[in-house]
Amino acid sequence: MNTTRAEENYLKAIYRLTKTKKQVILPNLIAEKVQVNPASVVDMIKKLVRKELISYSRKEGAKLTDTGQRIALNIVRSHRLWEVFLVEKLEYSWSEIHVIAEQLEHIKHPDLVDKLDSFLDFPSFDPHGDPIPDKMGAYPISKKIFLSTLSIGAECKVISVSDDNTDFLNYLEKLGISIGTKIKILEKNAFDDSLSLQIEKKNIITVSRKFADSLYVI
Amino acid sequence: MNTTRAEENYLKAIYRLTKTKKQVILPNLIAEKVQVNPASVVDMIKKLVRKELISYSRKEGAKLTDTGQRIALNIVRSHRLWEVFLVEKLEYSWSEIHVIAEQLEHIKHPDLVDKLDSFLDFPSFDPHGDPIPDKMGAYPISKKIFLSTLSIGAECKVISVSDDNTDFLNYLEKLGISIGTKIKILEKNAFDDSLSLQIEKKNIITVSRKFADSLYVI
DNA sequence: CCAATTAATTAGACAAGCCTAATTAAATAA
DNA sequence: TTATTTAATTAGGCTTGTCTAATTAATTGG
Ligand SMILES: [Mn+2]
Ligand SMILES: [Mn+2]
Ligand SMILES: [Mn+2]
Ligand SMILES: [Mn+2]
Repeated sequence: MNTTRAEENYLKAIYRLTKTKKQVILPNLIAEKVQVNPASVVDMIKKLVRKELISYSRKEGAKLTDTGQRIALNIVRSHRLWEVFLVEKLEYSWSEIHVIAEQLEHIKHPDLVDKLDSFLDFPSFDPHGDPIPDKMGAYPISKKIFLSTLSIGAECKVISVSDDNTDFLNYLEKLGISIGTKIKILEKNAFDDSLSLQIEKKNIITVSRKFADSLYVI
Repeated sequence: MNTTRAEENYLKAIYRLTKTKKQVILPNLIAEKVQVNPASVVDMIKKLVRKELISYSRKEGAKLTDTGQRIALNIVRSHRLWEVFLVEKLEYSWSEIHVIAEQLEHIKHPDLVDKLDSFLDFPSFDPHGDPIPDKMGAYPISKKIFLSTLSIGAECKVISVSDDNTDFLNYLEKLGISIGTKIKILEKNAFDDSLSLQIEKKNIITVSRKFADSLYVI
């Protein structure tokens, strides 16, 4: 199946939304993810239905077909492998890689992604802690949970982070938090659900509930 | 200056034509290089003139402005560095890399190309033997000549090869010729200008004048 | 159950890049 | 120097992916 860059971005968006949100995938939701007008999404939905990459109805929303799923999975795999490359080989920082991978994920050539995978020695997780599906589309397992689910006194390690919000990534970088950082829960404030955390047994910070709901730890 | 993929391909084409051909760069020539209809070239020429990336007149043909030249040079640099990456790190073969680099050369991010350059340890030539301009646009020097200019008995080493003709690259691969291969001129046939060559002191082959005019040696 | 709001869809437009089929200009050869 | 050929240009059209401004459904609060 021949897919354009735009089609691939929509397929990936639908795939990710299906994984994260537990709702029906409707135009508004996709529009927000792809950063595009809902009317444009309706156009693209028609095109993807025509190419049998998704099914769509007002009731069921957009759903990937097997082919669509396969393509989306390949893009995700490619994206995350390139992110590993950018951090480990080109020494990019955490927060810069997403936009570059957003372009690199669309480079097409037989074996390119597999060769990259092999060159990087088959990593299981990307620099944001997200799992990298293997050649067959199988995900490595990880038992990550939200920081917000831990109770006072618990210690944990940052394992994953939303890769598509630069503000969040920059904030983390400013706080000195990255994959592997050790965090201890000192206090939970009932008033606004904010948390006091100790970072790497050193500095103490206070973060919002929203923050704690965005950070995966183990 | 913000440039699209198509614009960059045209700028690169004009740049390469200016370097190789000693003629005025007119639509037909560009059309052939970019593999596009001459009418489309006329459209794009207008656009590039509007953006002040080239100048154009029927008499003078297309000429890169300073900005246009800078962009073209960066694309060439990016293309050749990615080719090195594909061969040295991903173990692609000689003849496969051009089409992939044709896509990779357009990936944009501050420092990406320089980081790649550094990761590859600042190579001077790409896998086809073509020089890689440095960050400032300066080319490394090489004193390559055409195989066809040598006389009988001469020995030489393959140093460079046209990277954009897959047929030629495949033919070379079949003959066991690549960068670094040693060649001795055994005979030159006045009748059709064909040459007898000995490859790596072993097998003897006969090649056409066109062939000998396409191979750079030292 | 109806009015108000929100979401999906349609209609119509536009930029980028390409094409084919005229048309015009230039070069060449008789 | 005129006729022929070749090359450049224009005219008009198409696809992809986007937009804004209607319009039509759905949902929901009163
Ligand atoms: Mn993308
Ligand atoms: Mn990521
Ligand atoms: Mn290209
Ligand atoms: Mn090359």
